[in-house]
Amino acid sequence: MDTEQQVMDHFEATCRSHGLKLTHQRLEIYRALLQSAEHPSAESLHKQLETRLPTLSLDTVYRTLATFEQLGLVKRVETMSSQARFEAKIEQHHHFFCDQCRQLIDFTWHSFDSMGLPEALMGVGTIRGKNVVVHGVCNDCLEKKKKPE
Amino acid sequence: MDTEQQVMDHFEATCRSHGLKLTHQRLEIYRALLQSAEHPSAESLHKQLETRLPTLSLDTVYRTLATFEQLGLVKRVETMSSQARFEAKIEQHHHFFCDQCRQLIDFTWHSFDSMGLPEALMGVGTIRGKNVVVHGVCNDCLEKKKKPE
DNA sequence: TTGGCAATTAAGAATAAATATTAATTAAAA
DNA sequence: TTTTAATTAATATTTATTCTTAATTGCCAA
Ligand SMILES: [Mn+2]
Ligand SMILES: [Mn+2]
Ligand SMILES: [Zn+2]
Ligand SMILES: [Zn+2]
Repeated sequence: MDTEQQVMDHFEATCRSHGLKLTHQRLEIYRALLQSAEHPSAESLHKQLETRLPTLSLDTVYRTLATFEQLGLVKRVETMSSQARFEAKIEQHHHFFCDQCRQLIDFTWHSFDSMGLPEALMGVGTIRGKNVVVHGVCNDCLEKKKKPE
Repeated sequence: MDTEQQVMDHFEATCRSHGLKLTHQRLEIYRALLQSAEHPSAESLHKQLETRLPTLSLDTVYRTLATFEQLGLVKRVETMSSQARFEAKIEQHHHFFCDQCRQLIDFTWHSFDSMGLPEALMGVGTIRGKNVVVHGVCNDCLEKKKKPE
């Protein structure tokens, strides 16, 4: 359990160690995200911040979030691209998503399926389904990296 | 394990029972999705089908997939909206996603986290993370439905 | 403390996915 | 054959995201 100050120190240190300038925009965007529990979109962060930073551009929010993501300072809560993808396989199953080629590989996991949900979820609402998304780099992509061409 | 024929029969029965006409386009789109393991996008389905159905419009593919989704004939492989969302909470945790208000609620699930991955996944590639997405309708939305206004 | 300059940002244009609108055409089902 | 739902085509709109360019700014070194 880190204090607010420690988290900000770590933020600063991470930026510095990657040669990133500590701009007002970066600080405010990170702080806003830290204080939020609602997993905001770039748009909504921008909207929220524009009273404090009236000149902040939406592009900067997107760019900054992408930078932070690379540094591991923030996470993108998304399992895949923005393009919706479909399947006719309607039996319960899960997906491995290759971060590189965006390929989806099905897998089944019966011991997960039959597992009860954690108490943490009791009382959030009606549950309609649960799914696992495992992500990483698929074999095809690993091969390609080894011998390029 | 259903045979191809049984699956198509179920498709036909589902369409019929909802008063939907069994059009050439619907059949082809469903068949293409059935035979594909790559979780195609609407765009790529359209591209794939346009040799066989040169007049098929992209609009029809989108419309048809949406219809099929409502009937439970196909699934949209997506855990959330197409809008990316972010968080600064980088500790391992999972999400409850409200299908109605798109709210995300964090939860932790240590017994899942410490669980090994299923054998089905051995050999797919390098694994970088695993996450659960539980979806349903949150309490706020359930309340609103009870007493609208 | 003050330039100098690369990094960063702002502003707006561009792109891409998805959806909507309309009217004309096609084809499934009774 | 007739009715009616569905599809098409053409066009427009919306929304998310990225690109381009020029101006600005953080930071380092003099
Ligand atoms: Mn699948
Ligand atoms: Mn979260
Ligand atoms: Zn891959
Ligand atoms: Zn809700």
